[in-house]
Amino acid sequence: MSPELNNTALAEPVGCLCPDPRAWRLEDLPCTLETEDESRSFLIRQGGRRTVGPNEAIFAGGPTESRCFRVLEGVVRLVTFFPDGARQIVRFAFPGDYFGLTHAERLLTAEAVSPVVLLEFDAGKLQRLGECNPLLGRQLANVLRASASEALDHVGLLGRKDARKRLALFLRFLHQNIGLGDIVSVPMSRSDIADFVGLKIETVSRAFGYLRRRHLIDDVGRGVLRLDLVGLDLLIDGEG
Amino acid sequence: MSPELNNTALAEPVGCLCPDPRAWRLEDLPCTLETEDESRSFLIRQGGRRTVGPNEAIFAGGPTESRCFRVLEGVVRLVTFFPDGARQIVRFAFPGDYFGLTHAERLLTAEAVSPVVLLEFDAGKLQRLGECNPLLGRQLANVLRASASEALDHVGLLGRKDARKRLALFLRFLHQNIGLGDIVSVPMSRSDIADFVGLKIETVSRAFGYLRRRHLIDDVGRGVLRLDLVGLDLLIDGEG
DNA sequence: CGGTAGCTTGATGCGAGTCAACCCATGTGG
DNA sequence: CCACATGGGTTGACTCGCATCAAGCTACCG
Repeated sequence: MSPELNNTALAEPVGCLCPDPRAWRLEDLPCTLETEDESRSFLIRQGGRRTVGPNEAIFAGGPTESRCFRVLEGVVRLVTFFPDGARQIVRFAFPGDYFGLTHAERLLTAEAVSPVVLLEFDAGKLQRLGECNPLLGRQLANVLRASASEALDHVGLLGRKDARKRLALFLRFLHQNIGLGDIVSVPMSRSDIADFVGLKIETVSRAFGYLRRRHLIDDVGRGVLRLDLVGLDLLIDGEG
Repeated sequence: MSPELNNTALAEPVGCLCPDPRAWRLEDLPCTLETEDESRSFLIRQGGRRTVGPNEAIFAGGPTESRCFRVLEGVVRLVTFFPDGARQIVRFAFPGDYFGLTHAERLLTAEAVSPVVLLEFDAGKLQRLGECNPLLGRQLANVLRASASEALDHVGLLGRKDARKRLALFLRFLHQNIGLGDIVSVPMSRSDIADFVGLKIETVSRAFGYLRRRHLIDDVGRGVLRLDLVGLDLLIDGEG
């Protein structure tokens, strides 16, 4: 890939061990890298920090894409555009989430939903790093596992035929990621929600209306909701 | 498929480095384990080979589940049962595929679609093995990545609103996994297909009828189809 | 033979899609 | 300050496609 930088043993493919593995826990990785000059080379651009405005593209997707990211602030959407004109939002990435770790994700398009702050990595380097450092490798594997399980949840959501159940599940999902108590903010547009849950925006809007009427959700400020969590679960699990 | 490799250090749990890492390519793993008495301890039951009849459960799912499998013959379905009575088939596993590698998958129910031959592993041991052997770890990571990308494809399928497109996509998917030339066998029932693509069996049946009438598929033997691949792609990508 | 399970086909209803109008907040220029 | 344009959201009238209910069909097995 890019063999030009081999400042440390970490650039070696296999068999290397980092001097202090505990410094390489994946959660700490960005912070550690920021403060350590020697570690900067792991970031694709020096510093690696990057801010993106709403609806700006982070990458357009394609076989050449080799970057991956961690979200620090804001929300990112990963999108497929079908030849027939349809759009499918495959995943939302929230603060703390990684995206672009798999080749499949790098084929997608990544766009900022809200103002976003990211850390940018070279995917290949990160992978090689994970392979030579067992601890980091385990963390990376956990991230992979988490994203796989999230995709399964998404499948479960799309399997539901009822529009209101889908929206309820989506709100539960959102709450699980950025909820505080029974409050959750909804940073994405109806259009984004629709393309995530497999509905049209009018149907999403009507489903919102239904939930509001039933007081399963209540508006509190712009794009901020109070959820009746047990009520939503009841709706989701109910026969009707 | 009868390698006479002898590496003795393999039974050690953690911190081991195999003398010949190339002997541990994930693809070869089962074969190696079969023939080596010393390696048997990696399999949860001695031998690890297991056959399952159609519609029999392989595991029922739950937090205690710690086994994972590789399919040698046949097809396996991974299923979620929702409290409201609905059923969602999250994934089909074909010969060569692994399942149960992630905790999320181990929460599901695994059932044989057709007569199945499996290899059975202890998930924790396999994971630890991957962590201490870089080459095997990379293979495991690739399996994880593959299953993540397959889940994304599934999301893309379920995002489509048209029943015929969904079925066409499903057949393409099936062909990709067990197709030969333009021939593919369909081992699973309409009910399984329906719960995989998010439709009812009647709708699936009608969609089959439509594809047949258009000669995008043609019956050749029991549960065996000849596909018009370009025609199917045209249908999938078409506006209507 | 009858029995059953899986698949197909038909008639009907319902819910999501579609098309369209409207609201409302924001922004722009005169 | 207002007139106007714009984009996102909501709401209504209507259509269409999938779900539903129901009947028949075929194959396999007793």
